[in-house]
Amino acid sequence: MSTADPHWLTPAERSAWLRLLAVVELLPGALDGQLRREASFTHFEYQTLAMLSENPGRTLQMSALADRTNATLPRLSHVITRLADRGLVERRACPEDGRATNVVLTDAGWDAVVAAAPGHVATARAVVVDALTAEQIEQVAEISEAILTRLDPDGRMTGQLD
Amino acid sequence: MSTADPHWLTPAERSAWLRLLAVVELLPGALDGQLRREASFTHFEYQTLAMLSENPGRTLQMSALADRTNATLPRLSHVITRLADRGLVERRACPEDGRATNVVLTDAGWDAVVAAAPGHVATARAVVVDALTAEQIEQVAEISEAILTRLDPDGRMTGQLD
DNA sequence: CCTCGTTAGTTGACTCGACAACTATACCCG
DNA sequence: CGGGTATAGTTGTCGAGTCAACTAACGAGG
Repeated sequence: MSTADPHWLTPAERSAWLRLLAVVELLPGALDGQLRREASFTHFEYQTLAMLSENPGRTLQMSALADRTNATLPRLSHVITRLADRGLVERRACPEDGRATNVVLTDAGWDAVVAAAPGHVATARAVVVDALTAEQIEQVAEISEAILTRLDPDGRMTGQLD
Repeated sequence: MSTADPHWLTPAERSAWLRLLAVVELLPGALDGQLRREASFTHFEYQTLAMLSENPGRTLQMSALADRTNATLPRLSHVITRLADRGLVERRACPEDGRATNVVLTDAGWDAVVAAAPGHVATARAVVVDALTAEQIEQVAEISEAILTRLDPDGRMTGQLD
């Protein structure tokens, strides 16, 4: 046949694939739900604040923050606008580069992350970490790494993961 | 301390968790992008049509279809409306239960899935399946299964996965 | 056989993310 | 040092998902 034969998934591959899709479909909702109920922000907002809180000076340039949160710049820009409206972060001009914007976590923002963190960690444990063996945790890291290499060949996101 | 000590993630757990979050964040976009470019529908629309196409009679009740696509009923209802507007599916009253709605894949819908399938499978391979060893595929299935048990304790979604 | 609670599905308002177009600064090169 | 290109970010519009409110039909109990 002229158009290449599409090399369908084997039953084992298909089963793994469908389950992975289910996880990818359901996990964000679960994380969002818990944080929304208990801390009134989305998982993405939490992750943004958390990455800032872990960085020296509680400051990060937009593009660096985008990398650490796996986000596009437009998306992050919108989110930062909302967080700034709520007084949790501030935009500052970057002294070294006039094009860049630095984002700083405010004291209120720090307090909000600190308050939300225990509940979030508990959810991460309840849904994923404590459901797996130590061996499986290691497998998750390796498998995710392999997939990320394909999803993000330039390794923009994966560089900072300690 | 009175509020339970939050039992932070170990470095290994944290690393695995962050990588998994990155996958969960990036994978949907990659799948959506490919299907949108090559077949002009979203991954969720594709999955909806695919599940219908694999069922005898190319028909499924709304709630059964929602389970198979890991979706809420409102979400599915909106999507079915759009797909019906494009002539890819039809809504039919269910004879046995007046409350229920059956969704039927039209011939045009069938043609659309058949046309989109090879490209989609190729993407699934490029991004996930071919990036992993057979052993890792098996691990994905087991790990996902364990997580789904926590995400969806009633097993609504996971029952139908062959 | 009528009422109450439950299940199935739809609809509308609101929020969030994607994409594209745009602005502004920095860097390179002749 | 003037012009062109690449980089950093912002903004507007539009499509898609969530939640809550609603309608309609089934089914169990008195």
